[in-house]
Amino acid sequence: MSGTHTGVPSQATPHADRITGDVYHSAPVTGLLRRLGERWTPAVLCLLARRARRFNALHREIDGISQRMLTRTLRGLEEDGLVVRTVFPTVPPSVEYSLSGHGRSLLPALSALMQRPDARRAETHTP
Amino acid sequence: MSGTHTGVPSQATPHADRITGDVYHSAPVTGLLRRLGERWTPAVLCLLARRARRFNALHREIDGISQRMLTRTLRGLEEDGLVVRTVFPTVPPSVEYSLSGHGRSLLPALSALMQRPDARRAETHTP
DNA sequence: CTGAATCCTCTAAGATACTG
DNA sequence: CAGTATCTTAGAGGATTCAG
Repeated sequence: MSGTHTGVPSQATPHADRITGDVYHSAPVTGLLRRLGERWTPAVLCLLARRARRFNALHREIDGISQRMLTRTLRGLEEDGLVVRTVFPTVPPSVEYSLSGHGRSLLPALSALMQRPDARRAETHTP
Repeated sequence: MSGTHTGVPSQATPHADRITGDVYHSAPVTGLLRRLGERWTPAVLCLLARRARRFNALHREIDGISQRMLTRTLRGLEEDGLVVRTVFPTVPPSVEYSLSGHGRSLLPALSALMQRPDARRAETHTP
């Protein structure tokens, strides 16, 4: 693996071997994963995956979350286009949150990552 | 889209609507997502998905990562059983990192989440 | 070559309290 | 009901140096 290096890092592959920090810094790939990695995001998405809910319903059903963090989580998901916020001009006001089409499209992958294979043990190295 | 299946498909957990903070605090579900949400984890996994690599190879190919963060990221992935660390007792020592079976099993879901639908626009919610 | 050890910064997250 | 406004804390992330 030595001499064939032409000195040009040009990627022939669509998903180049070389991953620049820039790509991972600004690309939505990192953004979305970071969002999903936030403390309360999985809980909110799991609940909204079943049915749309109002703010207080989420607050009641997610044990331990503060109003502040629920708001921030929902705002973040809304910014990413995963959740839709619908305001009903009633008195008192009620706001309903639901998954967007995009959010819903992420559910299969998301639930796949939520399986718990308990595969903590290191496997034997297979060369 | 496979599945006319609305609502949440999976979640092997039998219990339903109520999600306790305890579950999401200690369960591997949150742990894994948090791991994937870390800054450099996607980059490392993407590279290791192609082939096993040595420490310095990763350090060179992931632009902007520091040695400290590469070490921490790899240690974390190792703890979660997603990455296998193999030490070759050479001089100087060389260490090879590769995806474990568990780590490899996560790739489809992971790449699904890495698609960028550019669906930032809030869809017209029709109340 | 592959890390570990320090030190520092920035922000996600938590705890209250207040409001249209 | 559905938030916002502050304040504080814990830890992720970064820069640099040292070591087996």
